[in-house]
Amino acid sequence: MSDRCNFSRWLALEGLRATPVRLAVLEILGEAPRALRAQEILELIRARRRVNKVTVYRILEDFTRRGMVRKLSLEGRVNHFELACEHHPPHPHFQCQTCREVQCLEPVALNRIWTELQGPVGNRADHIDIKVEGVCHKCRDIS
Amino acid sequence: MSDRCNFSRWLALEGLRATPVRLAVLEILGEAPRALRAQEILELIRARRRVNKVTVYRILEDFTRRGMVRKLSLEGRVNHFELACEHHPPHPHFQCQTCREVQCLEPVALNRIWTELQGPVGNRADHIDIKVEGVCHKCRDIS
DNA sequence: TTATACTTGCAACTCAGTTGATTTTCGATT
DNA sequence: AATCGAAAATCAACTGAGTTGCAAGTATAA
Repeated sequence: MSDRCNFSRWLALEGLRATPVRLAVLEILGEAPRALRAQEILELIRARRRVNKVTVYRILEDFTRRGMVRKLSLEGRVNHFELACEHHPPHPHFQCQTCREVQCLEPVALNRIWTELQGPVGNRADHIDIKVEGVCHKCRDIS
Repeated sequence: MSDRCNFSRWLALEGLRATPVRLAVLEILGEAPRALRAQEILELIRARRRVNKVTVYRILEDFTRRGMVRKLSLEGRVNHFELACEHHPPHPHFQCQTCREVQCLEPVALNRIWTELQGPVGNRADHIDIKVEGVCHKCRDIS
């Protein structure tokens, strides 16, 4: 999605060592055309090198806490992850009910509805997740 | 949230028997001021009667499939549920990052951004979930 | 009453994610 | 180059929400 990022530099800026697993996570997320499940990330790293799942989970958790990665709670028990670099701003997601795949949609302007979405006075809204559910064009073609 | 529903009649319309557990699930969701986790629903039913968790999970799953209840994937591995009766139309939710509690927000008009949210031509969007994350007024008062 | 389908319960399971303790690796210092 | 300490990765065992298969109970119709 964005090869324009210098991942080693990004890690250095965060005060993190550019270890092979951290770089692999960032590269895989950077190349992915859609949000990936932790399981998928793990398998893609394993195609290159031996790695323990705990390591990947801990890295993803750390990146999420630092805001380098966004964790999406799209369905049930599986989290999806995507890069949160400057080239990949927040945007809505589409999830197909049939194949469960996740597409990234274009960012939308929420200015108009933003104040409505704050809720009761005193709430502080930090960010908004929009998820669209339906059936994707691929699955519609088949049936 | 809506005591105006006649739950027995609703179940009859769905061709379901008005069993004590089914009624309890509907009543609890009907009285809740916010979306509840399956665990919470289970505990609230157990305050009245002995019940197995599998029964509650199956009922929630069945109600969700029938569109009587909405299942919300707000975070990680826990699902939240809310009544999907005529008095409780779809609406955005606010989740506090501190206390993790879920508030229901007022429905918003999405007409203007609806077409943008469909995604690639051929996708069929069925419904939209909007989740706002931040810190609620209660938690802000404390800190 | 009996046959039937529907509903609930129980025990065991699944599986994504987590925990804690141990080992390895890396970069700095001697 | 050897050593030391912190950061990073590993391993095994665990957690817990949700699921499965099957047995037992209960309502409805014939």
